[in-house]
Amino acid sequence: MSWNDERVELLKKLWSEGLSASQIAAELGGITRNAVIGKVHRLGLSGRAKAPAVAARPRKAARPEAPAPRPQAPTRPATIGNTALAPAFEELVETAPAPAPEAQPSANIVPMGQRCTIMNLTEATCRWPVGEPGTDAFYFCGGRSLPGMPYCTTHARMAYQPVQDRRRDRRVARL
DNA sequence: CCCTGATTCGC
DNA sequence: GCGAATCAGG
Repeated sequence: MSWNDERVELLKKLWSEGLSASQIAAELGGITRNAVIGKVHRLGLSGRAKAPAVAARPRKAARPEAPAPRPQAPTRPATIGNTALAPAFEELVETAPAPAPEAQPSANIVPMGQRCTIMNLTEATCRWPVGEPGTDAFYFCGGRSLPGMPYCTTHARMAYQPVQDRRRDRRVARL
């Protein structure tokens, strides 16, 4: 895969939107996050809003000449890497469309600066709803979503982890 | 463990 | 220029 004009433009766009390198890699397809990061640096648009410093120390010795195993996604990143969560998550979306963040004791505390309305949501932001929809206090988490998921790490965990009493009726006893 | 970006350097 | 390997860190 090469960097044609369109792919570079998309890279710039997604990078500026705050997607992670791996997310962008999945979006572009057939490329690794390393490639994305490398390109980002070459384009000189690194350092998005992150604290600087921490220069990586010099690398160590040479690399073996092993045949590079290419973990390439099959054209379309239906699943990203070993996202074991994805299937479980999708299933849950169907069965439990309305998570109850109010029920979560403390994990629903979202930094003010990160919260956003439905207008601010992008592919990279967590769409976990907090509060009563329609009310003034309602907002979305706004954190960075996991690759291929609408939620951030915290909320993805909440979403796919069985909440005991959320079990659907178990008509499908044997399987 | 999962992930993140940063850097080096053989190609 | 490209990106795997590696690093440092959350």
